Amino acid sequence: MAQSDFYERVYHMTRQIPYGRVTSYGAIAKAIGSPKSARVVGYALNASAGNIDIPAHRVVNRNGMLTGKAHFLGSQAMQAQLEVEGISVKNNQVQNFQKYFWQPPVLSLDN
DNA sequence: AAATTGACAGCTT
DNA sequence: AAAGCTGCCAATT
Repeated sequence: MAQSDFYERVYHMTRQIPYGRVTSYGAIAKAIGSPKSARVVGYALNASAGNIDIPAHRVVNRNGMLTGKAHFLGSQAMQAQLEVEGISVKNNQVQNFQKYFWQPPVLSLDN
């Protein structure tokens, strides 16, 4: 059992991010039904640090900046991983962020 | 139980 | 336009 359903939703949504794409905390928060919980999304991902099953490196802030970079195991792990996936990172910022941005599907609570 | 913190985002000055 | 302040929600101390 995970910490809470909220965390589970964040992890689940993060796992859905396709290879070579990125998204934002706010987008995930909105997708799980709490658009104001962007901070909590980051908090959840922080707790998931070290979980290779969760591509947290594909999650950045709305500016496309690697704000969570410092929280990874390696100081350059996040940027390196993104570049491996074909995403250009310059000065802790994703280039062509809008182009690589992946809009997470809104969870159907009614379903 | 109350106060502080935090991988954000939006509004105000 | 750029910098600062406030709001939000769950977790931690």
